[in-house]
Amino acid sequence: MPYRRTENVVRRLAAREQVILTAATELAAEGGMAAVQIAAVAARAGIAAGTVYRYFPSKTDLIAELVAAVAGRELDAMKAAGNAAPGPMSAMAASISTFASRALSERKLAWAVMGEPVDAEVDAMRLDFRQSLAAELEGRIEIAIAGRHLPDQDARVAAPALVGALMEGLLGPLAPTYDDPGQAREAVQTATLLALRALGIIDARARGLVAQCVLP
Amino acid sequence: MPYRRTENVVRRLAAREQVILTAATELAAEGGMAAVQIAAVAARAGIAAGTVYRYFPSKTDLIAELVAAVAGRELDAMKAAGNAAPGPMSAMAASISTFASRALSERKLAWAVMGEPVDAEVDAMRLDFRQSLAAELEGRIEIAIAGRHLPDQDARVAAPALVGALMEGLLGPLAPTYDDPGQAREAVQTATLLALRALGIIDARARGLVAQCVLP
DNA sequence: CTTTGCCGTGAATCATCATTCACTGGTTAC
DNA sequence: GTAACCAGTGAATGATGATTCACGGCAAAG
Repeated sequence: MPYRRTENVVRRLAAREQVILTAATELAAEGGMAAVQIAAVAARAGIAAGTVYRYFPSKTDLIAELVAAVAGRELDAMKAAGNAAPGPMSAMAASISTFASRALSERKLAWAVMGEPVDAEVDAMRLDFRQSLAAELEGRIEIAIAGRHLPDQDARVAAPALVGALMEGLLGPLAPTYDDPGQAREAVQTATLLALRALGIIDARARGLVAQCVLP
Repeated sequence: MPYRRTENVVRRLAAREQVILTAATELAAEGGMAAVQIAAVAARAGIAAGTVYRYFPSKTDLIAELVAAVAGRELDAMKAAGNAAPGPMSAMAASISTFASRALSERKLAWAVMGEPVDAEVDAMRLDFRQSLAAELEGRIEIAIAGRHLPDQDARVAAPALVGALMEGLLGPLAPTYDDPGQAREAVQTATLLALRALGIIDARARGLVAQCVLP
């Protein structure tokens, strides 16, 4: 009988894969995507550089999984927040503010996963994330338009535009830095308000929706 | 008497510098910043790679001048459009739609100069452009707020957010591609409208402002 | 206990580009 | 005409990082 992987070995391998992924994510959160270098990841994971390649065929694949993991988590949170809301307009507000708030709480990681400059290969993965994000918004925008809650408009432009606005307004290098949580919270509200108004919701109404959002 | 540059030589040198800059700009417009490689620039300019270094101390400097040239042109156009408008609100609309329209007409170059992933060194230059862009908007937003034309808000978040919205909504990879000029024109109006509403202008009013903008 | 297969290693290799430099050839000054 | 100067050249060099691979050793099978 040939060599077979013991239960134990399987577990150890899976655990190590997680360690690598965690190391990469931490590096991204601390120093952006540029800091995610194989040698650095290996060092932080406490293994040799070559070992990383036993688990991931290439750096691109490693980053793809990193992005997918973060993206999946964020999208789920965003959808959940939207679905828990009582109506389509609150859902919109909840979705947006949840995304904004969570992104700002891990600002560097969020920027690394969404916007920060990296090479083209890696960029393709991140595109998926922005794509999904935009798709999620687009769906809600279209529902709201159909329900006459929003003025008629091209959701295919509006959705990416909102993603861009949130990214640049909160995460990008042009955005102010927020030292205390209160400021950050306020920035999230400002950005959410701006996004809702962008869709055509009257300022006063938008403020009401934002006020109802429960932020962590 | 030591060697001195003849009028003729000076002209030739200046011309060659322009040729290099033009070659670099064309490459960026065709293939993004990644295509701006010294060897490629030299080849297109019809000179040797080493010669580029007679004119620019480093690739970063070359790109800095490239970005500065494009940015200067765009900012001027934007300011001029704003200043030519009759009031602060039309100025806002004119500024935004001018930027959007011009950017979309040279989409790849605009994206290369503003948003496309590149290395950190180069990114610093592009930051200046986004910064100036945001500053220009920020000024107009603050004037409008002071004049009670816009609801009170943090212009320091709003301005970068608008830049991001225009970038992602019109230029980025998520934005649709526009084959005929009519579609593009419509997208510019959609994006401008969205930006104006984001600032708190009522939909109907915003539509009026957009309609008054004369687009090329 | 021995054989066998696979994991882990990390130094060496590759690839990609920016940057340099010793040399060639045309221009300038006299 | 010719000596002094540069501009132009492009192959060689350097730097950065991803990727490979031959080898050492532990775990599994019998």
